[in-house]
Parts: sequence; C-alpha cells; structure tokens
Amino acid sequence: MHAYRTHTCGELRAGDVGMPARLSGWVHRKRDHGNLLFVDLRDNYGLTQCVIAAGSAHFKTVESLRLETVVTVSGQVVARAPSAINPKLATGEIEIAVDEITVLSTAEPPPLQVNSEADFPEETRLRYRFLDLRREPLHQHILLRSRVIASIRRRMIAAGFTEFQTPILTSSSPEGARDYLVPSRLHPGKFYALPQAPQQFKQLLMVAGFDRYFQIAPCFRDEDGRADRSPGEFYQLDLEMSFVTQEDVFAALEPIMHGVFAEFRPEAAVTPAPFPRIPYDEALAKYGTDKPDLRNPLVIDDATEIFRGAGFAVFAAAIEQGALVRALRAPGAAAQPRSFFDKLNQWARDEGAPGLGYVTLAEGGARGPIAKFLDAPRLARLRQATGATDGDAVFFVADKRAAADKLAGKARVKLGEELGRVETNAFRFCWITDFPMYERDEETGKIDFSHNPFSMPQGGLEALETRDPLTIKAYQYDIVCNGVELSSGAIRNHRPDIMYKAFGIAGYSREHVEAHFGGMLNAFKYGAPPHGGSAPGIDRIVMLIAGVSNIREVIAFPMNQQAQDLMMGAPAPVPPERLRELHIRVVLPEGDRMVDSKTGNDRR
RNA sequence: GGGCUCGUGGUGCAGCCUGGUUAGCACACUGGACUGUCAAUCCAGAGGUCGCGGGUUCAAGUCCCGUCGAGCCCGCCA
Repeated sequence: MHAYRTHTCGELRAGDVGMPARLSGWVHRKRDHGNLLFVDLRDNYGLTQCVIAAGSAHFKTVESLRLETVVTVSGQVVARAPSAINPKLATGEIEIAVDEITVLSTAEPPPLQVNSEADFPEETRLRYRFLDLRREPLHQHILLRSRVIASIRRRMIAAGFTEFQTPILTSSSPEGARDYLVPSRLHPGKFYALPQAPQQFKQLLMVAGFDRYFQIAPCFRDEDGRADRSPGEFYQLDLEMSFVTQEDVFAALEPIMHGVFAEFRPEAAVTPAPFPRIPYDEALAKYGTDKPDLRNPLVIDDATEIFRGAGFAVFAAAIEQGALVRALRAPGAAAQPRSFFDKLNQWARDEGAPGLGYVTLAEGGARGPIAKFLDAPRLARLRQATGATDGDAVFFVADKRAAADKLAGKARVKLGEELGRVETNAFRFCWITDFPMYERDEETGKIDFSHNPFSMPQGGLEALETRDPLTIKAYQYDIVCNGVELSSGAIRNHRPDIMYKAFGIAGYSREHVEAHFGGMLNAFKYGAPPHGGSAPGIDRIVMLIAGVSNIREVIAFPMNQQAQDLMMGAPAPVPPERLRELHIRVVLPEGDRMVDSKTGNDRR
C-alpha cells in the first residue's frame, strides 16, 4: 500500500465499499460524540468522513487532533446507513472506518478558519495566504484560473499561434506607466526595467518572421492598485499577427474570447462573433464612456438643439457657452414616485453636478419641473430623438462635452440599475475602435499620443502631413466586456518614416525616438511585415468568469493596495553590502520613520 | 498626493449618536458530558494596551485634535 494514499478525499463511492483504503489530508472538521468520533478529511479533491469508535487504540489520538492537522488514515471503506448518507458530499454514501492514523504535521490554531465561510480581514487573509488558499472559494478560483489559462493556450495553439517567452530584465518600454527598475551590478548607474508588456519583443518576433505570436505574459507596472487592478504585476494574453488588418485581429480573437467564456459559464449568454464594433466617438456619445456595459440597454441621445433657444434659461445659457445637452430615456420611469427623481437628483449633486433635469411623458404631453419649457414641436423632437413614449421619463445633463458625457454615462449606469434593466448572467462584448491618435494635454496644451505611440495612424503618412493631428484616428482598439476594459490593441506602425513623423508631431525628435526605441526602429529598417495584435488581461477575464469584483480573489499571491506582500514581507530593506555592490545609496524622504504596522507605534 | 469608510479578545460583530457598575454575543481555543453526526449538541473556563498619542471631564471604548494602519475611490494606469 502506498505510504500516503490509495485514493484522494474526493474519490471513494458506494462501489468501493469493502475495499481497504488509505487517505491523507487535513482535518477539516471534527464531530466528537464521546465514544464515537467523526473526522472530515480534506484534500484538493474533496472531503471524506472518517469514523472511529471508543474501543480503538487510536481513539485518544484522533480526539486530540487540532483542526488543520495533516494526517494519514487507513481503514475499510464502509457503507453508511441510508439515514446517515450525506447528499451534499460526493463521497457522502461511504465513510472510512479508521484502523490506523499517523500524524504527518501538527497545526497551531489557525488565525483564520479554513472550514468557515466567515469574512476575515484582508490583511490576515494576505498574511496567511496559504490558509486562505485552503478555503473553498479562493481554492476554486485559483483552480479555475489554471483551467481558463489552459483553455486559452489550447485555443491559441489550435488557431495557429506559437507561444514564446520574452525577457523579464529589459529596458524601459513605450507604455505610459512607471517602470519597475532593477539596478545593474556590472554597469554602475544603469538599470534594467521590468517589462510593462512584451510590446517591442512581440513586434520584433513579427519582424523575425514568426507570423503569429502569443504568450501568457507577466506585465509589471509601478502604479497604484484598484479593486480590478493589482499593483505591481498582472498577466496578459499577449498576441500579435503579421500581414493582418484590424478585422483579421478581431476575427482571430473573437472565437477565443467567446469560446472561453462559453466554456466556463455555459449557463450565461455570451455575445457571439462578430462582436459589435463601436467607434470611440460614438461610444462616448451613446454610452458616455469608452468602456460601455452593453448589458445595460439604455442609450444617451443628444438634445442640444431641442433646448437651444427654449425658455429654460439654465440650459440655454450653457448651450450658448458651448455646452451640450445629453438626454437619457428611462423606459417606464414616469410611474416612479417623486422620491425616485429626488433621489437621482441628489445622486447627481453628489457627483458634483448642479442636478439632473427630467421630464415624464404621459398622455402625449410632458410633466416635471422643466416640462413647461418644451413646447409641442420641441417635445415631438425629443420623443423622436430618444424614442421615448408615454410612460417614459427622460433625464438631461448639460455641460461641456467631456463632462456631459461623463455624467450622462454615470447616470446611464445608475438608471439602468435603479430600473432593473441591466441584463444578468450575460457577457456582452464589444470592440471600441478608431481611438484618436493624439490628444491635447489639458495642463500644458501640448499635443501628445493618446494611446500607444506605435499604433498606425489611419491615413498613414499623408494624414500626418496634411491633417489636424487632433482629428487623426489610429488603428487602435479596445475589447470591452460588461463594462470592463479587457485589453487594448492596435495595428502597429511598421514604417520608420511614419514613425519619425508621428513622434515629431508629439514633439519628440528623431534622436529621442532612436535613443528610446532604437532596437525596434532599427529592425523596421530591414523589412518589417505589417502587423498588429492585442493583449486581453488574464486576471480580469478570470474575474469576470468567476463573478468576483476584486482581482485579489483570482490571484494566488497578490500584493495589497500599498504594493506590499504581507506574507513574504516584500518590499524589504537589504544589507548595505548588497547596495554597495549595486552602486546604490538610499536617500530616504524627509521625516520618514519606521512604524510598526501591527501596533501603530513609532519605532524610530 | 487627495477624498470617503473602517480599526473593540485569535476571528466576525454589538456597544459610540445620548460619557457613568465586572465591555456583550457568536465562531475558534482549553476542560468536562455524550455511540450516528455531517455548521453535531450540552455544560464550564480561559482569553481584551477598545490601533497609537494627546486633550476635554469627577469619569472616555464612547466627545475633540493629531497620528498610524486597512479597504474603496480620485489622481495615476496608452
């Protein structure tokens, strides 16, 4: 018999009754009846009830076992009496009659209870991550993550992609985030950067003629965390293809995304390919965001002209100042009580807006505080513009374009939820296309890239030479699911001449481009295929599939929001000799001090 | 860097608004009882710098100020 186990804790069934068996695992729970003792033994695969009676030589041992002790039990598989069958357990028809028990590893009382569904503080969960990972929800999420990645990998290979590895120690890349830096021992004063994404390497692999690249790629960005953004590192399904148009990239990725979501959430509705394509400008106008949640059926319409010259002084004045009026049809909301509208108005004020105008439609007319400013022709145009009919309400936001879009977008989300119109158990994908190539920095007034500077401008060199840069679109696209930005991607600029020009418009000299992106630029001078790709975030995909709202629920060993690993104690100081070796001298900020994070006491 | 919320035995919460006996409940822990439970049950016990510092007060877990920590958000993240 094997030293540790003949079966796993999730394996034995009624058909195994009468067999000898040996199981190893953790003591999940005990039920002590004095002369009869039940132990639920747990491993990765499940739970098996083990039973021992007072006559046994091992009874005292088992009775004294603490929860989470690791043991090996041997005995006979026995059938449970019909009344004692536990239908909640896969192994519920049997139990192990324990003859022998060996303690493999004792356990102190754990700081978080593995067998409990109780909430524990995030700090404790992170510090004792190995215990939290034993618990059912997190354990299952991590297994799900593995299966999702395996499925993605299988689908990518089946679609003709080749998997690569690219360097972790590299130089700074063109993404806009802060780099993690690694000092060089051999080159004093110089630093490696951890890749924010393998962007340049995958493009170089295209130049090298590999045609279709993918990687489950670690990406490192030194930016602050959010519930859906792990500080430090995250994973992307990074892919790149040669000799492709934007539509080719979409056609490659759509079946993979659809397939993975449909595979792991078979009960949910998943957008079939082709996913809707929504130009960036249209997304802002209709949804007030570049990452619309299409489970919400509400759309924003423009009502600027309807209010221009109307008697409502607040809007009319704003329109004269260049503001837009956005209208949001709320189907069936006319029946809502006054408090509903007051509550939304208060919500808008909390969002920093003056308020939220509205009318309700009934019997061919309109009611509400500003209804009197809309005469019959204007009302008819409003009904036409929004599709609103009797029984509906229409909400209004008036502000400069960006602010109006933003508030209308938030109101769309809020109203969709309040009215219960948001689809559940569905994954609604779309592509957001035609992102602007450039934008004007609000503070400096300077023109800069609005996204990846390596994207191909639509219209190519001619557009760069002849058009107002702010009107030029890029072959740049995002994939969005349920309001979550899963990835961005682009058809790349593979032409050095267009690249120099594109960077020139953003104020970067030829020398700057060569100094920073010389490796890739040089490669493009030796025959580069047109290419493009995308990089959906793995962690967010798993989050969506698992139905959780915090990214740490799908990462085995995440850092906290302050980018600390509480279990491993990272980041940590290093001995002076290590710093000397790296030619580093630490200059702490003024007034910095050591504080004991547990007690809050200064330790100066 | 900023905003909001939170911080009470190992853990989850109550107590705070309205200051006043030994800070209460549940889970875990320790001991005892119990031969069919499966969140076993019952009895008993131990366990608390109320994050930290200062202030107001006869009296502070409770009120005030500061500070530290955590989460969420803004900034940031193409």
